[in-house]
Amino acid sequence: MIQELIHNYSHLFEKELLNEINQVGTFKEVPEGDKLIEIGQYVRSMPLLVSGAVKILREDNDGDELLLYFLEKGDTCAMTLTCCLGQTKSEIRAIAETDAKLIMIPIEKMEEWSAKYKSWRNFVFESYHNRLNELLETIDSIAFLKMDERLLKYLNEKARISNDNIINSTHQEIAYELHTSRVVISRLLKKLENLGKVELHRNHIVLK
Amino acid sequence: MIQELIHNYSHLFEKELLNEINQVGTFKEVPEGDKLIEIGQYVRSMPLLVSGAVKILREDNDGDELLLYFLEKGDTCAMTLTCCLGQTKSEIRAIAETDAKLIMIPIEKMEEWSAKYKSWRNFVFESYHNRLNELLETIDSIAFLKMDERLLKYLNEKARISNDNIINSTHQEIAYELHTSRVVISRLLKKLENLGKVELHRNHIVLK
DNA sequence: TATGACATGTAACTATTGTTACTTATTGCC
DNA sequence: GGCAATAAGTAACAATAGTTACATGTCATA
Repeated sequence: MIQELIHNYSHLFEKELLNEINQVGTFKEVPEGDKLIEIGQYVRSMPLLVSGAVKILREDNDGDELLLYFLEKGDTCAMTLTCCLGQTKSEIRAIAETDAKLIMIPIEKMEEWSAKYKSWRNFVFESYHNRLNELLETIDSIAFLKMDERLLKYLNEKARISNDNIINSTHQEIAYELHTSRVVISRLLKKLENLGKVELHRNHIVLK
Repeated sequence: MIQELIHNYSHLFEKELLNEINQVGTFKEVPEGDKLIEIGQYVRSMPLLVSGAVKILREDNDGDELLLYFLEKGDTCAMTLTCCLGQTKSEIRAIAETDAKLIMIPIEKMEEWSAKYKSWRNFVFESYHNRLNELLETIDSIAFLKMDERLLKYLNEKARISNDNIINSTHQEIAYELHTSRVVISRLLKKLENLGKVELHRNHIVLK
């Protein structure tokens, strides 16, 4: 684990903290699609993302979903942070967007390290900051953009996350994440195709 | 200032920290409507809200607004926290919703107290937690509710905040905060009145 | 290759929200 | 009182998004 840790976090944490993480953290590999956190669940360890991407989802009363944002290498889940500290239930669902590697930190360490390491405090604060800003971005999209703009933004984000301009999603899957219907997505995608912005295929979309 | 401080924060902070706050904090009274923080502005002190309410707003590219949430007694602005720490610009606007009393803490103390006082760390973490949850609530409203439901929720929130079932807003003002048009609000309010849920008057609305 | 499951295309319609335009109060102020 | 500014009511229409229904295409596999 130590090499993954050093590669991704050595610029953030001092040596001593890296050693502690290496001692108490557990390494975890998860395949794409695996559920990391479920809504209503108590969280007992905090994930540091080493590689891959994780999507964070919110659910409405009918059980339908909405994508909030993606976590990437070097990120951690701010929701988890507070769940750990406050012993409250998760408000969100986390699913591996791609195959991912994580280091899981036991929650007992959170408080200890916050007192002991300035770099850890800064990391936690910065995580919160980033997550708040991501939620603001999400709010901007939902409140200020029309569905076709949201769709295009979503496709770009997916492409960026997977580092590939081919998006392996069905229209139905996209509709779920944007909290709309498959027909709406098909319609707007067709429009985007006519505008020359995408190329539509069965099970995948090419961003141009 | 010390009595306001003790009254609102003595259950959160230890005596020593309360003393420090009393020494370095400055007391501030702001009238309703006063702007506390502007978008793009650097923030040099952190507010602890002692009484009254503050509304937090987001702006779109056309300069139109959207209400994110309200801060109340005992709250602090999580956005400000990170702005202080990271020396980044504010992403939001803060305006006194009612007359309000604040204690302003110089940002230099943030880091110091985070190392020194567990209660301060917990306060900061909890603030982040609350703000994240409030943003999630906001997202739920925007993404999952129809405008009439959002309107009713907004009116209830306003009534709760001011502790008064009379809401002193014009349709135009409500429209701004919900990021829609005056005509839409007038239409929906009239519907709510026909359903017996509100009473409409010039410049104010009575929640029933 | 026949079949069923899944993915997509599309028409037709409804519902919701946004826009424009105009009217009718209400209020403060000269 | 007369006037201007502001607030609110409402009709008519446009734009966007959601829904239903059905047709067609693709693919794995029995």
